[in-house]
Amino acid sequence: MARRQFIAHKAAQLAAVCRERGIPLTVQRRTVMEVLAGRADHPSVEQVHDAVKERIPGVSLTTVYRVLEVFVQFGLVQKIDDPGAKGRFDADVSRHPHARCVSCGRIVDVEAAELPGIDLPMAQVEDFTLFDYTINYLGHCRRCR
Amino acid sequence: MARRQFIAHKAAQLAAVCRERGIPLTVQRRTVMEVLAGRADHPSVEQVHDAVKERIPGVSLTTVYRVLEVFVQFGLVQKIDDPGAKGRFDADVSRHPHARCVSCGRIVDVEAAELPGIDLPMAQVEDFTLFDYTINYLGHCRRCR
DNA sequence: ATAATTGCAAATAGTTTGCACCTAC
DNA sequence: GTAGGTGCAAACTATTTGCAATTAT
Repeated sequence: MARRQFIAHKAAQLAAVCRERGIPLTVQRRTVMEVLAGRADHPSVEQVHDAVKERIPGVSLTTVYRVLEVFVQFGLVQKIDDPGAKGRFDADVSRHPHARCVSCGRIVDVEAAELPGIDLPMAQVEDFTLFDYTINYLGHCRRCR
Repeated sequence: MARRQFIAHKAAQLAAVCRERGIPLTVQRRTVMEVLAGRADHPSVEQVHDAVKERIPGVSLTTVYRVLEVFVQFGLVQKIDDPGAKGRFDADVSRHPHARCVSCGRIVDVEAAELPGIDLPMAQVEDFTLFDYTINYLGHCRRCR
């Protein structure tokens, strides 16, 4: 899906969720969603905040934290794995692998099409009921190579 | 491998690495390794610290942080993926999937034997040179179900 | 002997919370 | 009008750093 379309799609999804749940669709929520859907680099809260500030000069970092938390709760956004301390977010909630540069921490999507065999069987784990999985590739990006 | 054996194996590995690199094999390092190798629950730094304190009453949390960092650098231990803020550690550095309870955060190993098709192909990602991957299953553990 | 590690205290980074004011519905 | 959201400042949690004292080799 093209970026423009994806942004529109997520904006519509957000509007629908707000209507359904009866919660307000604020400028902050709309803008955070548009910013996050508009980029493929899985930004941290601070990076989202920086980008949102360009459109809403007074937004607080706190609000961005809260908005992203709500988005994750409603399944609109996923918080991705990162052994570093920072939370990183992805507006694409489909099951797809990520590749992380172990040197600079950059994270990019891996197209599922590039990965035959991506449909892992659900593992058997004693005492756990599993419903999903994530795959993370590790490597070095061009700049860090 | 049985737990006792695994602990001995990691202790020996640590001793070898210290000899090779010419760095001191301190009580703290030995104890942290024995504690971490002795448990399968992928503890946080604080949990390791608590356990180490029982054997070395005065250890500082700082030291545990530093020891674990050195272990990761030398490939003796891996820091595992966790979208939460805390660092979690695993003395088993072999490539094996983890299962995480999304409710309480408990993390357990998934036996590779239980998972046909675990050998994922290395993905093609533009501009990235990949050398490894991680797999994380998500679910609910018995207590949280 | 000496180079490295440790423990303490203080600093920093990331995130969360309480509360008064504001806004979408 | 009202429930819920937002911004600010302060609190908290996880982690890191500077430095003097200690320890492994």
